[in-house]
Amino acid sequence: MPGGVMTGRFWLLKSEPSTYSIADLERDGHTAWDGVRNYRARNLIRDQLAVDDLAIFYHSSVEPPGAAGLLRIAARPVPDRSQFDARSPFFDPRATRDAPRWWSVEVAFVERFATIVPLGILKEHPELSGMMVTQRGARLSIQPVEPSHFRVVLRLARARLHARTRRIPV
DNA sequence: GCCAACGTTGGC
DNA sequence: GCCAACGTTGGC
Repeated sequence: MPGGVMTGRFWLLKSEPSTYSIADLERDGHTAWDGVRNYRARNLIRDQLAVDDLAIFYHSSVEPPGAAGLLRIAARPVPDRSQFDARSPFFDPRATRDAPRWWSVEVAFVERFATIVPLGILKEHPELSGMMVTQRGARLSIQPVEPSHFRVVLRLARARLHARTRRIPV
């Protein structure tokens, strides 16, 4: 990692860049990761994500899909406010303040990769054959990432940067 | 836009 | 508690 040792656990958070991209997070600095309406992902937010954990910001439903940058978990999880907002597309009439169903977490910008590391590239690497995002049908929007997989993705992000830089005529 | 793989809902 | 029907995700 830039300027430090990697500690804590690693994650991958998916977002459609047409909704919210790594460029948006770079501009905003931090944002509430809300609107998650899947129980497994909810459980990870509520029970597993820890402050200062690092995550790959993954762009989905775009060409190409892939790893776009890094973010950091910035705070403890809180009930997702959008579940109580009748005008929100994420409104959930079954949720109450006493028994919230959905949780969100504040995340902070860490890094925007110089170039996206496309899913197709991730799938080419044997070291990533066990990574959840490279599996067929892996729809979970918040995924745990093995430290070794995390490092390989970082290495690929740097390698792509260098490959590009080398092509620039002097 | 297609459609396979997933998730959720709701009748029974 | 099963499972068919429906809805969604997301790569292609």
